[in-house]
Amino acid sequence: MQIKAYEPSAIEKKWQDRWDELQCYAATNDLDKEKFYALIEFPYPSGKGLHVGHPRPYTALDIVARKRRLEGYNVLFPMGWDAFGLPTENYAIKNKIHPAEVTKQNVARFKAQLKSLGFSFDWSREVNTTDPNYYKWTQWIFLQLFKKGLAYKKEFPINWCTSCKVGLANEEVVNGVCERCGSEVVQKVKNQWMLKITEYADRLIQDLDEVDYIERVKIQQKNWIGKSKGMEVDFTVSGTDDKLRVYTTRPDTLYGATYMVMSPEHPYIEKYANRISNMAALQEYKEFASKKSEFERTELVKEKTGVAIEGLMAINPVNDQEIPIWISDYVLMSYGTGAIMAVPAHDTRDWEFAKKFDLPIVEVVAGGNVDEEAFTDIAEGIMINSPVIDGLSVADGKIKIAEYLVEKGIGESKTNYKLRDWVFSRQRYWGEPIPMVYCEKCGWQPIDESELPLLLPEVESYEPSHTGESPLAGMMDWRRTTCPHCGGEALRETDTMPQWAGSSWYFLRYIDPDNNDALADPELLKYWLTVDWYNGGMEHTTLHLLYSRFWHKVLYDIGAVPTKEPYQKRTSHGMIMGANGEKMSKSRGNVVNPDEVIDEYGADTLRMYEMFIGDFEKSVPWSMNGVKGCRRFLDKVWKLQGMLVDGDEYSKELETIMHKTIKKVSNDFETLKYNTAVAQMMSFVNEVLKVGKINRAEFKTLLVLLNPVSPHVTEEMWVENGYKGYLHESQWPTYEEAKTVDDVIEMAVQINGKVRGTITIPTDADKEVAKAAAMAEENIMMHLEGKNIVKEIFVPGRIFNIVAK
RNA sequence: GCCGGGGUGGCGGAAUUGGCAGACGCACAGGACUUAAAAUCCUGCGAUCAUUGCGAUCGUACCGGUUCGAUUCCGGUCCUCGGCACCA
Repeated sequence: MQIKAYEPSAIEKKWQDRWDELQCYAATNDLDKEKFYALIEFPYPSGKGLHVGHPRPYTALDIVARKRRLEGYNVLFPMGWDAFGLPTENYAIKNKIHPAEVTKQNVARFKAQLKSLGFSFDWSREVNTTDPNYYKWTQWIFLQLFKKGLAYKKEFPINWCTSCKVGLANEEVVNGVCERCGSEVVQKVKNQWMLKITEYADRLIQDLDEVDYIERVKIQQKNWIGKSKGMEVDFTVSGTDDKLRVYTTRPDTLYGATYMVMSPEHPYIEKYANRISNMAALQEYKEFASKKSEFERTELVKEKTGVAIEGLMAINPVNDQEIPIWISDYVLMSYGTGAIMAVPAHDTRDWEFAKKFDLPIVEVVAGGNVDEEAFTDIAEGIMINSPVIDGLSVADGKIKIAEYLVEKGIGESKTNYKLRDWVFSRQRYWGEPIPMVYCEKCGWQPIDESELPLLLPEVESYEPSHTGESPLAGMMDWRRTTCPHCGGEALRETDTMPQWAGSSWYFLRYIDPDNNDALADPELLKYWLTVDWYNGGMEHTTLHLLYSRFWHKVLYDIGAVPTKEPYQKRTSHGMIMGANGEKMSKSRGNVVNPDEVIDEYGADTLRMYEMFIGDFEKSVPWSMNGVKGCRRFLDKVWKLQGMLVDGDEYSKELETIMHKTIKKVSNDFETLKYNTAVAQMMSFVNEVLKVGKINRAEFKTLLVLLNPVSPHVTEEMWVENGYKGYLHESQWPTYEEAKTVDDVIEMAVQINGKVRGTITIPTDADKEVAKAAAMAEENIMMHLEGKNIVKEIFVPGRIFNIVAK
């Protein structure tokens, strides 16, 4: 039979338009149907357009979404734009175009590119974080946070570029210098909005037990939150009734504390200024420490610095020994109490410090050599030189000393977290205005919810002012308002929200994107939540995931959403690298634009290659030759139309591999093994080519299995070959386990663990059958010659091993 | 330094309740078709030895162990990628 050539350009656009017309991928609010919510991270619409890394996760979840629809689910698979952000703002500054205009252009480009890839997004639910109807609700959530006491103002250092005279995001600080101009970046203190994410630290850890995230994501979240259990212990400041409180996770080593260290910013330095005889030296050190940038601090990790406080001593509460107090920047004011007891024998940092400044080292856990290095092994050591707990293991010592300290009133249990509150202010234009007003009389007041959205005003210049204020600060007309509380004169907040804000709740808005009265309709939230499957980059597993889980929990607490957690399942994809194995970037000249690939090979081929390229969770280098291979496969499938024969049931020759293929593809699509699913379909087609024909039932099943990966070409062949209706309206095929097993297998026969031949036997053959077949093999007999069979191991369907001497 | 992932042909990668290592694809080589090339089709393709045919030895980062049998399990070492990094 003659068939026309496979030309993607002739069919892909046609089907994309047809699907649009039919609205066949729009989720319905049919609340009786079983739902499935698939989510991918919405992109930041940069000016560069899509690169081939974007379609990888999109195709993966598009596959799942398409499969679920064929399985009868009501599927929500939406798309939108995380469009606030710095690159757009910088582009706007440079080219004097309104960032909203830049955003519009970029979105149009991204959307056209995504459409050309044939993703089954429900475009009717598209959201854009910069749309006032969207950020109205971002601002609303902020107001709820404020009302719950979770938003507060605090003096906080920001990164300040000394040359550009602007505040920088952490991402803009590269190796301690400004990413744009290369000048020095210093810390500058500003009054900022903070969100109390720390209040949710425990729940953010605990509720991880209820969700199905890949393990490394859970671990990273836990590490980021950094929960640690220990004790706070009071040391007395010599000659006063005052206590110097420290936090420690090793109360068992209390007898080994030979000095103390306070952070240079510790308030006691000011408090006891009159008793301290070397204030000048301390001040000098404090200045030295504050000048260090984050970068220098980490670079100088090896070399400890510090100054002893003269005139101030502390008393160890368990042995009444008087010990010196030092200041050093290795103790942070922002963690624990800002002061530590130093146990050089059993803490590496304290040990280094003690060695450098010649401070005493007292061993209290036997088992190491504390002259050589700190002994920090908590599993092995035995307590010594510690009257209350001598002879105990470290674990028991900890328990006993804790009881002792509590009883004596000198210590109490305490849990600390590495997690800090979320700095929520940005001194930038292109972000959501923070809906707060400052009144001299009433302090910070939230604006009335009826005034939302608080629109971002037009400004003449988007450049930050040189004082580090946002461009909004100069807009006095906009700033001047009345106090929502007393009605008097007041000024608006001029900082804007960070990019994380809009992306912390966007998955809720997809559920009901046009709602004017609420984030989303409660009924619909109840139906669609939680997100069944969320895939995104590893780079977002700490901040974005944590922030959005935090907001979701707050919304849950105020009854705005029905679930404790936003996402049931979280998976992550690996990056696509350049052909040279390096990260794709303009400067390296190894960027691949998906448009080119589509032009030359078609979207179906690109999608398939993105899946076949390798392990979905790992980074992989791009290869144009690999793309070619996938195109060859689609050509082969296309040619199968020429060997199509009638048949309503699977043929004898292909039945087993057909069932095997359905099983493997079905399972692999669910478990991130898209590469082996494609490989299995390739194997199937290879088998068909060997057989030389394929019947209509088999071809139909192949088209459905392949459809999620390459939707256009399969839909085309479906219709062209007269199958009923559209492929996207059909059903996912089923398989029978019994039919996935071959009747006859090749079994390896080993002698002493080495394969010496194979036998062809029925799959369910027993040992006797196998032995008879094995003994008929020449090579087997040869190897057994002159030997006695000691043992025969027969594993049905797997192996036959003869042990002979 | 700590936490986590990984190390398999020339390349991307398959294979896990321990059972024929290298599926599938790429690259490469030979052949067919062609005036020729591309495309397509067929054959080969871990290494070494043997080669007329059967075959033999080695081989999943390295060393050792358990087992009839180890890419898979256990102990140790090295390398690599990602995250965190003076968090007491």
